[in-house]
Amino acid sequence: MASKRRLSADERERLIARGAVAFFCEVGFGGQTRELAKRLGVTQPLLYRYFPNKEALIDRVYREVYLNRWDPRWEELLDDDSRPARERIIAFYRDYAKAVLSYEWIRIFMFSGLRGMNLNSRYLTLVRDRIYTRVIREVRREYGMPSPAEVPIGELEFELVWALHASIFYIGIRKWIYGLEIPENVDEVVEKLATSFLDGVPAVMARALEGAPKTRAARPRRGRERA
Amino acid sequence: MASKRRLSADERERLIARGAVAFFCEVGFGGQTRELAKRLGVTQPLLYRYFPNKEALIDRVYREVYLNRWDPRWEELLDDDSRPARERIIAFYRDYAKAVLSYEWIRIFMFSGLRGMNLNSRYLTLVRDRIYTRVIREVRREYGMPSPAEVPIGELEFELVWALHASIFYIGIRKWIYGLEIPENVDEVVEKLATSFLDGVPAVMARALEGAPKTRAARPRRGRERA
DNA sequence: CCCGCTATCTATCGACCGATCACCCAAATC
DNA sequence: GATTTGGGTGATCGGTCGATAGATAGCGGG
Repeated sequence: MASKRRLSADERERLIARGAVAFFCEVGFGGQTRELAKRLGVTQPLLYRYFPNKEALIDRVYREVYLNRWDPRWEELLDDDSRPARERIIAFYRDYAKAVLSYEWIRIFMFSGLRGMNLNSRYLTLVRDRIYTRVIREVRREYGMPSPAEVPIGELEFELVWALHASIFYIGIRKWIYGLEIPENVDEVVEKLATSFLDGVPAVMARALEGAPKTRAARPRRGRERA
Repeated sequence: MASKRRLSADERERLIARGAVAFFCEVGFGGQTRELAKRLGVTQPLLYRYFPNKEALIDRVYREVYLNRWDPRWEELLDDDSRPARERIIAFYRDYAKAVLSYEWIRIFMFSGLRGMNLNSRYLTLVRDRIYTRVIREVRREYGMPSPAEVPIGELEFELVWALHASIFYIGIRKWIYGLEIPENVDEVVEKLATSFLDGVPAVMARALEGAPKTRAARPRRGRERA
């Protein structure tokens, strides 16, 4: 009644994969194949025609959700010297927030983390290397501080960018995991958060830079610089 | 070998409850009672002498973790007029971070959220009503803005405090869910985040207050005030 | 030292769940 | 319209898991 009975192999596989994403990100990877099949309007053994076992199906869900999430234009955007750094950073975070604050992404990300996958850490290492470094570079430049080439990025600076990242991502957690209400206009909030970051952070960064140009590999300690 | 064979009912129950917390916060609530029993060094049916079923065991875990997490002194601390507001807020967040950034809390909180419990929203509503309101009140006073009695707290103000909360809580998520490295000295980072909040936020808050004293129940819109 | 209480164990049930296999039938081909 | 191909189903197996019941054994009171 709902859909054609016989589909081409490709079509059916895509349908199953799409359904699996929706299903597992709702109930978690403990969800049963029979229940998934029911939602898809097919019988459970059919899943095993397209995927050798449940784990393969889950892998496919990961692939489906993790790939195609990264937008290579983000890096270009942050590198685009024709626009003011401030504007670029805000534009990036607005875009990033839009990509990341979705039911599927937030929940799959959490589920995979809790399951002990290292997908999260791999993804976030990418974010740190490709995004955070650029954001910090631009903030430094904007405020006349030394470039990362001159003074390597310190732990505290990464923490400050982490904090911005967190405050955006947590909006999604509040909504899609805790089930809380969030502001209607998320765009506006994200912009305000980025603005607040750009306004407030340089002071802290400057303080850190003047006293302690420490790299990630801890430098030898010789007494405490003033806080 | 490991422990006495026969324990008193109370003792055994506490042992099971403690073990259940450790177990379920590691593997999630899908964990098997047999595995839990094995870790406790007892047989699986023994669990059912102390808890009628698995769900009751899980409920107990929730109770064990959620209760005793709230420190009533937090409110007193934030209300204590004898200390400068700035100092109080920083002291509170350092304390709060210490209470909240634990393996058990972070993971149980996430698991319960993903499971669709409303424990999270109930807990966080408490946090908002008891903590956020006080923080905002103090920030307002510190910077000579009208009190919440005069001008009700706006959505944006809550969002800013949410952001600070998020950036602290996310440190725990990074460590205990994603398995990432975090700074050795979390205390220091939390202090810097709170400081950065106190330095950067008032400007945004003031801007919001001057233009729009909106309550949580949306006020009628009549054109846009300047951003 | 023996008895009774009960904490704990062994054995097992019934439902569930992932996976398999033999079979069916819709659609493409000639 | 007969044949072939392969998408789809029904039935079922073996293992897992929550839960139960009866047997066992450690501890306290007399």
